[in-house]
Amino acid sequence: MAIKISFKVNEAVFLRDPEKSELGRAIIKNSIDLINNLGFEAFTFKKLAIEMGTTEATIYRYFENKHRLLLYIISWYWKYMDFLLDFQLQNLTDHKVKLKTIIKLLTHELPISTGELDYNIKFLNQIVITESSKVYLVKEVNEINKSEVFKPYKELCAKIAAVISANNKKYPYPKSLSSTIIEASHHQQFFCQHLPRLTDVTAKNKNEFACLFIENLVFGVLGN
Amino acid sequence: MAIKISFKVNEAVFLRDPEKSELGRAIIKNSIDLINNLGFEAFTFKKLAIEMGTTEATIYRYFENKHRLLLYIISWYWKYMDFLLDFQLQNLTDHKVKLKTIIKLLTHELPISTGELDYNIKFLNQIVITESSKVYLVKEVNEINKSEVFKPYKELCAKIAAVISANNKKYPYPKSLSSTIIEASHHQQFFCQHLPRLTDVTAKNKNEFACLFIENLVFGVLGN
DNA sequence: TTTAAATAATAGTATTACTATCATTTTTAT
DNA sequence: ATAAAAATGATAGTAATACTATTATTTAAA
Repeated sequence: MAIKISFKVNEAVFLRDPEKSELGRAIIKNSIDLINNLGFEAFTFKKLAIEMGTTEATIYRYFENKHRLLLYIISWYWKYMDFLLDFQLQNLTDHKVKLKTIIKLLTHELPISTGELDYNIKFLNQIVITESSKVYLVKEVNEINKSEVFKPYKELCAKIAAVISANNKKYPYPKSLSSTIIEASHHQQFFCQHLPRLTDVTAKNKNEFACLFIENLVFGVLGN
Repeated sequence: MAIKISFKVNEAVFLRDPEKSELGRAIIKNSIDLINNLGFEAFTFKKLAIEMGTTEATIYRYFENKHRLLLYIISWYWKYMDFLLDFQLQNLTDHKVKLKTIIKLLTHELPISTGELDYNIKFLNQIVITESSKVYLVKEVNEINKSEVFKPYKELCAKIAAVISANNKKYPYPKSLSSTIIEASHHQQFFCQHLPRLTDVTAKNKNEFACLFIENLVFGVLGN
């Protein structure tokens, strides 16, 4: 029996909860496909509506605008990552192994095997790499932050920071190192794909590169 | 006698070179002010035209669209940073001091004293922190990259990478570390300002935090 | 089985992201 | 100094975007 995975995203992100209806889930599923296809800038509610055979008005009943929709998708990813982390770290006792597991999760395509998922996880992964920083790199960040919608990111960051601290109790910047490796995972993957001269990637280690670099970085600062 | 600073930005970025006319320079100056004010998403050529008492059509004669204008501003910053780096590293012999100088440059407001500048350097700094990644985090990145407009970023990255290598000849990821500290400098400054729980910033070290963190990170991996 | 809620269909508005045209001013070349 | 060329201003126009509003119809809940 397959387990359907779902996460509660902060209510401030949506107008109507997309998890609670067939149509809502279809909006998310099709958004992931379409944003991956067009890029966030060219993605519109109109195109989405046409793609899934519904109307713009219907989508506006779920989300205030496309930025909120992206925020929903990225929040969902943060929650999913948090869940995967709990799942994969369970039973591990060695802190170094824990940290390596985290880095592997951050720098590779998400594992799909953990349960039945509505969404295309490869596309989601690509969207996270390319679009995730756009949810907070906006003028209204302080306003948005008040409604606690960035909590999943902060929690994920804190969870990783705790493992960092467990590896080296004296290290003074666990949270900054945590947010840095999250962001660097995305950046280095993006650069490997599109601007390889900003990295040291080689033809051979393309898939492993971000992981190798981040591991070396983290255990370098923490001392191994 | 004050020296007017100007840099040649790749011709593919603009339609008409803004450095070569009063109006062109006014477009850049006002864009920096307005993007800082409104954020890049809300910034439009119409608003810019009204702000500076000209017409939309005129601005379209200089730039294809607002993304290109941002690319121009960010390219200009990369070139300026490259220049500052050459200037400040000149006469330094100790590689560790060199690297510290670089990190200080990346994590602080740009020095203004180096020459006469048309542009508001505080605003430019803020724009770089918040908007710079938007120039490459787009669907068309491969197309754009073909015209070599990201060269200034790559050159800056390579220059810093060389100093990293000089600090530790055996370190295997100089370019990735370089791009990571550039990006992390921006991110950590942004997080300090808006999402401090993603960092370890304190009330006391607000202005120094990003610098302290990056220094610790870099000399941690490279071994000091 | 009535009522409420959700969706579809349609229309409409202000703004954005441009392109085009032509008159006027400024610059450059002779 | 003057003609030609280039840059700018003024104006208009178009397709797409980012919404809001209204009403009819379908679906779900009491």
